[in-house]
Amino acid sequence: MDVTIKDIAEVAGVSVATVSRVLNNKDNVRKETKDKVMDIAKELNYQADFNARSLKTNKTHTLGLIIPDLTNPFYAQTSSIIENVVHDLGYSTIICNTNNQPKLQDEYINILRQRRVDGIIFGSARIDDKSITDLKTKNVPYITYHRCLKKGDTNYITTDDVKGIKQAVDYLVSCGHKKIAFLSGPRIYSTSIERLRGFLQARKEYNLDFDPDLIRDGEFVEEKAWEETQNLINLTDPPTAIIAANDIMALGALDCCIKSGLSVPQDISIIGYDDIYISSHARIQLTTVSVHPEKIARKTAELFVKKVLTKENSESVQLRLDPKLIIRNTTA
Amino acid sequence: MDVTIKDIAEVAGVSVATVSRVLNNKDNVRKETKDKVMDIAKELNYQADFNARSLKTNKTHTLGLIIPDLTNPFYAQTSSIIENVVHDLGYSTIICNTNNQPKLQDEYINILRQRRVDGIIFGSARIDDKSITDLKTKNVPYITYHRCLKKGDTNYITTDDVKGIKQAVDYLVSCGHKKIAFLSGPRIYSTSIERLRGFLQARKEYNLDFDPDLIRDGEFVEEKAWEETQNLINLTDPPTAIIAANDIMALGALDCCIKSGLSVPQDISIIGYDDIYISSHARIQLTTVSVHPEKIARKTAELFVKKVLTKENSESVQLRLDPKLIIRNTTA
DNA sequence: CTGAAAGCGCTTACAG
DNA sequence: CTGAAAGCGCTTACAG
Repeated sequence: MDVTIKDIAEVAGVSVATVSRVLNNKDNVRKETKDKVMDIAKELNYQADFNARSLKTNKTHTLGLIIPDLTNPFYAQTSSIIENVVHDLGYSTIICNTNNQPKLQDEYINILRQRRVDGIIFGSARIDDKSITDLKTKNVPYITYHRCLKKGDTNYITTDDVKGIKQAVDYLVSCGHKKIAFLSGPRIYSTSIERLRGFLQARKEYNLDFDPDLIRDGEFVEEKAWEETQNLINLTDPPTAIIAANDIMALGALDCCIKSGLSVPQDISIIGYDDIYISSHARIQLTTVSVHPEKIARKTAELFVKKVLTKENSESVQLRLDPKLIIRNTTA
Repeated sequence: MDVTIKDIAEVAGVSVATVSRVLNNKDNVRKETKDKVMDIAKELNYQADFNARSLKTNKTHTLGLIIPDLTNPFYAQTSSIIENVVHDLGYSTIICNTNNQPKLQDEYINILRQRRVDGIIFGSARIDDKSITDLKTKNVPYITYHRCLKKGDTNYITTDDVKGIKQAVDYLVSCGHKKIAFLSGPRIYSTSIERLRGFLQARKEYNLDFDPDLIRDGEFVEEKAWEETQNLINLTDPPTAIIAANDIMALGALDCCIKSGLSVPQDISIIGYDDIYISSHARIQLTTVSVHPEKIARKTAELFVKKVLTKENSESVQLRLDPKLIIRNTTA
């Protein structure tokens, strides 16, 4: 059906080897035959079969991108940037949406291996993710961004979350808050763990209220955060401020407070984390800690392709970027 | 490097043909040898090479998904659903983000053809999209969702946007509005054209203010909508309500009104279109016309794979779903 | 500068 | 029920 190099070779009266050479822009071919072949290829509207090529070259120029939830604006934004950047570098990306299910992640990893992708970018890494570390023995290059593995020699680009939460607490304390609640994420992600650690450290440092009821698991999910905020509000001695470990949860907390008749920030302060785009909207104006999604995505894509994927001397990349508190109008 | 069927054949003491048969679960093979081969495949941790397989079968079980902007929550949500649904049906999806650039779309179409995808799903179709209709002569199946081509025998799933805008105007008129502005999208998309047409029809029907200044091109972009809203507000005789042709622009309009000191809906009403998830947030509460993103995405994925991609008798699918006005708190 | 040949990892008639 | 062989569309030493 599709036209092949054999078709071109016939029309041009040369061998397929020669056609292949000009198509791959090798230098050892006469300009005259080169032009002829090129013209014919264009005329026949030839489209090389990348899969056939991969069979010989062992390179698919395809990357897997595994993320936990494309519906989360943070991952939508970073996925979008990663796709665009690696495209400019000559790679296609197969996107895989795990919906936060480890089983689905394993399934996707297998599929990506069967498709012989040149490497995998993970936004979905758990702290003890054996499926990912196993990749090392199987020789498939990978990098994790945002969420990362426990430690060691794997590639990652993430944010100094302890520092980020510290900034949030600093600010709330400077506003006079003493009873601060914390909405955490699942303890299986580095981001949740680090952010919680940052909170615990800061709480100790400032000698804030130690009430265990103030720390709640919002699971990084808007609805769950909503419920837990409800619980927080209903406490006999409720907090005056809530720090949510991501913006999605902060949005849930905000929604809950408003629907419960509270004014934000007059009655209660709310701080998020990530700085997704909607947080800056005039009707939201969420105070949050920015992890610079665009920068993190761009760096992940570029460094993975340019440093890790280079066959000869694959360098390791390990980066921990500085977060930045962005003060808007949900805090006082 | 990777283990192949040849490796398995050697260990099992059978031919590669037999190995291939059991791996593909053909029936004509003795249970005994079948079990042996399976055991060995598992033991060696065999992962079939999908690309090599495609070379023979002419099926890649890969789909291209071309969308205009993954950062737009509508496309993030629908892409996420499409990816998950086709995955369950045995397909991987290569995602392509055109950033609304026709040139990039053409580039992506070529790449997808070179990768021999089994079909392409377009969320980015322009009304006169020759690159897409050309696909018919090249025998690559496709479907467009949301935005669709001019008409004819191509596959699409979209919404009755004339009806949707009609509902919005009906409601505003019932609230007493007579001077209604309209923020349109680029006239190259069916969605923009239909929504504008719906507005013009309704305006005529109700004999509303015909001032041409009231219709402005927000380009489906939040920032552009922000500027045009500013222009609208500054009119000597400003509108009392704004209909935005998508939620993104409505969000921009809302942001602009608030920052300009107006109260919504007390001073001005705003209606969006699409019903992206953030529109329902307590701080947003955007009145909008829902196109049922989840339903449209699910149907697109299912019908494309089950109807269009079946080799024998590919059926055409053409669907125009009914929209629904969702009244929240940006209108009065 | 060019061609014949081998081979990448599979599948599938054909023959037995 | 199984194997030998051809072939999918390419690339790349090897030889000239």
